[in-house]
Amino acid sequence: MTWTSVKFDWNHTRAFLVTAEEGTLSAAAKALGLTQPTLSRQVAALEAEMGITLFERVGQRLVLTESGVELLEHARLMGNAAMHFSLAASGQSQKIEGSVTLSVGELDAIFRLPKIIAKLRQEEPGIDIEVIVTNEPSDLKRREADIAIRSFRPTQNDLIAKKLGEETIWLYGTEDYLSRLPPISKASDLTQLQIIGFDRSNNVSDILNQQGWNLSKQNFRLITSFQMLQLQLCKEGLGVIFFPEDMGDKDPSLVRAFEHLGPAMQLPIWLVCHQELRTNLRVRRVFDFIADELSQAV
Amino acid sequence: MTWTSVKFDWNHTRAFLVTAEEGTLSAAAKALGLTQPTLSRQVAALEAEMGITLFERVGQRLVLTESGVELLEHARLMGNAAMHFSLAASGQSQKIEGSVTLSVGELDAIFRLPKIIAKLRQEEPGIDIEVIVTNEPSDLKRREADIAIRSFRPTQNDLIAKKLGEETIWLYGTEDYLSRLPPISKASDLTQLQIIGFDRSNNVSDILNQQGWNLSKQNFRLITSFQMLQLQLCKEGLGVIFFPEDMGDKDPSLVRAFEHLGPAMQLPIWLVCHQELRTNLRVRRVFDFIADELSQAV
DNA sequence: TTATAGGTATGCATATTTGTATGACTTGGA
DNA sequence: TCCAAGTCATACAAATATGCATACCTATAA
Repeated sequence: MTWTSVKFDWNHTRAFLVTAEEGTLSAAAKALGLTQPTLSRQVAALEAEMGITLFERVGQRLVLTESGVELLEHARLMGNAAMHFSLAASGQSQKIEGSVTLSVGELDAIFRLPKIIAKLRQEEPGIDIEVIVTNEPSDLKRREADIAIRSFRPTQNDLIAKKLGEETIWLYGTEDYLSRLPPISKASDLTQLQIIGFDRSNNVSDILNQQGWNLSKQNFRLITSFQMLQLQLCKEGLGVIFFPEDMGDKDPSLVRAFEHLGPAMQLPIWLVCHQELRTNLRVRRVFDFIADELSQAV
Repeated sequence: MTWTSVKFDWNHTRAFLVTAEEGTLSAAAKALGLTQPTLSRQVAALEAEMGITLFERVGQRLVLTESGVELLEHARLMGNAAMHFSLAASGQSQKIEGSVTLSVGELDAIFRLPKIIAKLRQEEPGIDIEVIVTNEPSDLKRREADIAIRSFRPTQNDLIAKKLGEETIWLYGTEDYLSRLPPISKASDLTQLQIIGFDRSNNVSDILNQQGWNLSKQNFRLITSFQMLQLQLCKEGLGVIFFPEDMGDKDPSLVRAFEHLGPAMQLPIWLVCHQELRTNLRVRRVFDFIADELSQAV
């Protein structure tokens, strides 16, 4: 078997692929954890070796040549195969050392995760933890993250999910703000109440209205998806927020609003992982650790 | 876009692929033009990075583990894409410097090619020539060679073929050997003649018998596909050989046998190339050069 | 059993690649 | 128009990879 046609530096092809997809050498370098001069030289080396101009240099941009476009298709196939190689390898890894990526929402990141991570780092110093803080679901199958904490059951099949429990959500506000409201004896008397909203959809108000609450758009005059800002606006006395019980009860500046009306809702807590949970020691270790700690925290 | 899963050394995967396919580190190293310690370290580095044992070391052998087998599939895909990348690039190359591989038969290699290559090296010092000497057809599509000289029209489509002319094949022998034969006045009187055969098939004798010759197995008591040995055996007076006119007439120790019976056959000379002839400067240059020189030589 | 050929692993020297620092240039916003 | 930020290319120093040499081991043939 002749291997002549694979005797080039495959890492140069990788450089070409990521540079073409990211659009600049600087971005590609960052993406690969290398430096811009290295990427520049790798692409140039590939051009020299193949005798082809892959990019035209147009001002600050690199523009693919026709030849570049043609070769990019093959480089993509190579990258795709490389990804599958890497994912398959990760799935079989016997190494405890290495990186695990968590995807969590804002509130988990700030109120629940610090203690958990501190303890994990103590017990497993060889494991690097990367945390992606997002209120959007991360694509575990594409390995944007290994493990996610979510408040909804996962919809992607091939994921492994464990329900850890449920968190209770109350409305919280400052004593000052609540004392300035007119008397409220039942859930339908909430016209003067300001709830600091998450988005413009009516999801939350619809759910609560089905429970006998009487909320309208007028109750949601302040809207931000950034939950820490919600919290600060609440502390400024501008309204109440939906907040998990274990977090709200620990904050001395907050009190439950309308406690006699009961909690606003219950949300499940799911810990989700891709299939590597079955085969990758490290991911299994982190998953189990978080499951234990989080079950106790809520 | 996250590139996490392509951030490993692709060249280590290449090392794994070629080692797995070749069976030993030494063979893989040779195939890639590297050294055995380098291959050993690259495979070991991949194993360490991925946390997977890819090969069991069994005596002198490397035996793929189960994990290794699984990953090999992905490595193959990567290698396949790499090959296509390389071939596509080669097809677009604007470089005159570089390597061109020729596939030629024994006699061409020894009698026709040296002068042609010497002249080509003079005119194009940047072009490296690799010559594969084989009497079997090389697979140009798989890039075992770029250009082939053949005495039969190519059957693979997608190849470009140019007929350069025809060579005339005579029987040649030494004067001494021929003088010891009984008188032969026509082609059917050849029972005492020994022809040093190429193989055990009856192809050549069938063709000649159709022309009125009368050859049987007894005429082919010495058989070797190694044409230079045929030539030496002939010079030892053990028989006659089929030999191209331009080569035989130049050798003072040989004379045409039974010249009055005419040549044994005419064989076409084709110069064949894969599709890169259209796009790759270097291959086009070598092809044209050889076409010119060879047309004049026969 | 011995000799030979062929294979892998490892230490050290050398060659190559990568990172740091910097300059030239472009782009977008004030 | 000017300034700040971002981009690419290049020189030099540092880090890493590779080749050479060697030791050790295995398999095979005599």
